[in-house]
Amino acid sequence: MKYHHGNLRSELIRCACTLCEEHGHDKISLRGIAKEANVSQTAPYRHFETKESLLAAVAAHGFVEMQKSIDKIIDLSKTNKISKKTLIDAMLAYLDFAINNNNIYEVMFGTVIKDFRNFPDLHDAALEAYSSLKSSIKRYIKLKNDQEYDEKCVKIWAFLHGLVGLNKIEQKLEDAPTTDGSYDMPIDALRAAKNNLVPFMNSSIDALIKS
Amino acid sequence: MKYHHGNLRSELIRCACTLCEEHGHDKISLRGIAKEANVSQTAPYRHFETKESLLAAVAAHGFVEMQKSIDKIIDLSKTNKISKKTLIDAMLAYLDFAINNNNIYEVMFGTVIKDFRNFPDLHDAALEAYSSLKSSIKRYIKLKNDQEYDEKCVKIWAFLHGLVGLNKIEQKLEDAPTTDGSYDMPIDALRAAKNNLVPFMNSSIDALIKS
DNA sequence: GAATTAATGTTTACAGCGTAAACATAGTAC
DNA sequence: GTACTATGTTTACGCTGTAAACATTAATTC
Repeated sequence: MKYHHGNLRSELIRCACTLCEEHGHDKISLRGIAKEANVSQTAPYRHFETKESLLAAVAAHGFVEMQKSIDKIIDLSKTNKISKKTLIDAMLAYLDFAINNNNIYEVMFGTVIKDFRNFPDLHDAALEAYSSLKSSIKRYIKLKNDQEYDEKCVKIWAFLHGLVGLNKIEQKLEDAPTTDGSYDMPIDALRAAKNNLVPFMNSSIDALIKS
Repeated sequence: MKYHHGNLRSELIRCACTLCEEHGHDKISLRGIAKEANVSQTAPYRHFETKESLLAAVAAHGFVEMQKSIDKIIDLSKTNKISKKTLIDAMLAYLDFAINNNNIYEVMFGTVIKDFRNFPDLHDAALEAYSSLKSSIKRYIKLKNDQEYDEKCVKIWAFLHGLVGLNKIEQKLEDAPTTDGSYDMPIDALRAAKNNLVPFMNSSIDALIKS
């Protein structure tokens, strides 16, 4: 094995992503990541100032990947109109990514990274994600001005982000019989929404855009 | 100072709440909490099996307090109809609590506590919070069946929870000039929503309930 | 091409963490 | 009063993030 790894930086990000998604950001250590990459426990410090900055790279990678999966639905290089189905599909792609990459989504949007300004790559990736959401709404419906688009964006983004959060909560309450023997109502409600996700999303997004 | 504290359990919860809200759950230690309560670093283990279970008590306390502040708006012991303004005020109370107790809200809804079933008090408090949201919607509008109420509940809860999440994101992007010198669009969008919160909420909640 | 320097790795060390185990003291039941 | 239980302290262990000193390889300068 050669002393110099060659591309340890990207290898560390890759290992961090894998371990993070598998165990959650709060259950992984720099030492564990280093071991996974077959380097000494302090080798990461030649590429990342702190654990936080490695996780920032994970988050940035997450934003890029999320963008990609949404871009498969809505070609961001174009500007033509999109159908309602396409818009909803894009929102579903957002949810899909968030749920299939739960622990990375947590790093992207959680409290791990306190200030994006310290990590320009991450900052830019996050901004791009927002602007693509906005442009997809622009291509779906004609509104008065930019502020109105921003308003709808915030509403829809909040809704999507909230659904992801509730999905996590569902896992915590999973199949828990309550003290009186009956089953959790919020669980049932959340499951009902998931089992009818497309109409659920259709009605919600439509309502929010027109609100 | 007497050897036996008398009510160390509740004192620990109190200290944990204070420290947690001040520094965030990931920046506080059991040892720090113990020191704040003027006991040895392992004293908490006579009352809490793990750090997680102390934080679960913090979360449960949070749910109860949140409920209280919403109950000030909607008297949960009653069942009469409530106005739209009252409903919106309750939603605003939710947001208020979440934002003024940001770090505790994080413990309530974040990934710290993995399974509520291990903490019956917390589990019950969370269920009660949901059922009070549901009953407040029931008192606002007449719908066909329970499932429909559940659907609206999930939509509104997701929206509220998402707004809280976006508020955290705003803090991370705070006043960050982008690489091209312009300012963040999502920041502006989020601030615009906050500066016009009542109409913003009015239109959104209404749209979701009727969706 | 050899010498110097910069980049990137390893080893060692330290303080703080969660928590287990052994021990000490105070309150309770008989 | 004596035994028992609840609740505290002390000590100890392995893991963590990370700083500092050292080693090796790659890049740059002459």
